[in-house]
Amino acid sequence: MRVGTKVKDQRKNLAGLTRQRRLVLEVVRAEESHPTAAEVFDEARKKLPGISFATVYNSLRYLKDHGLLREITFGNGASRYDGVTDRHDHAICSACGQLVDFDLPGTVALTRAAARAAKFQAESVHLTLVGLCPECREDK
Amino acid sequence: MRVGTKVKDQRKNLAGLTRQRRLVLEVVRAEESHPTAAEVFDEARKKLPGISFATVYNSLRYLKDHGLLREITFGNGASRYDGVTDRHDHAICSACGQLVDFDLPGTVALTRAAARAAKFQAESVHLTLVGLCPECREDK
DNA sequence: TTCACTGCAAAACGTTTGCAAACAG
DNA sequence: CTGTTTGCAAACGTTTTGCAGTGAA
Repeated sequence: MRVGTKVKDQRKNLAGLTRQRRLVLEVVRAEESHPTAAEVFDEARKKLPGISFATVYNSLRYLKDHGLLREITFGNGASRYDGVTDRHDHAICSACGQLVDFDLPGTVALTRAAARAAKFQAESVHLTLVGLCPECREDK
Repeated sequence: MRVGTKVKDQRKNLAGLTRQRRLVLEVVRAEESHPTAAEVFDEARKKLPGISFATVYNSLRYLKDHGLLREITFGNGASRYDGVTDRHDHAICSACGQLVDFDLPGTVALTRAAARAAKFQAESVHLTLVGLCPECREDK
């Protein structure tokens, strides 16, 4: 992670954690699955009925920009949000759509190899596995 | 098709590959960059002015479903299409948005490692590198 | 004739934005 | 007071769908 002088001081920005933003963050962290914005909205409404869709989206963007959560995009469906911000990878079940986190060792070497192959200066690598989750595998 | 009494010198439709679908496929294959659906539409219109947006989308879906091209989704922007259907990876420039293909050796082992870590039965792995392309790297 | 495909428009979907009111510093 | 954030609705960009008409077999 690069921290330069042009980057705003994060502590100062953390002071901008309003009630709505804190709630959105709590909801994402509490959900075991990776909720979509709509699911976050539904859940947040239970605790703060007045919250609007726009505020949920704005909060998600704010939290993402400040590194407090991650946005996961796969396919053209709705983005999902992940309260775990450490580097990790995702697996998506092609049968039920379930999305799980997993950790793959050796990603530093992988990133370097990918950067060399692409002739890019690497910033990050995103690895997604598509397959059958354990439950759907049994159903077959 | 509404306009024009057209001559019937069309080649036979090979296995559902209609004129429009063939054109869409040609356009995707001819573009060096990975075009979005809108770009495919613009290009296709030059050769077949009557073609509609819906037909371009339907054709892209058909071609994708039949393995003749690949859809690349990253972030919430428009999907891009790739005429190369062999397994390969993608790199995206965080500065200019350019998308390039690259080949990473050892993806079979990588897939197996990822499947083991995720406890999934693997179908495919998608690896995307985000970084700076050679041109943008120099501009800095 | 039959049936899949096309073109058009409108709907659907996820997300962002304009704006006035409410709020925090 | 000044700047930020909220809630609402409306706009936006992308993709899909309903339907009537067309064309190929």
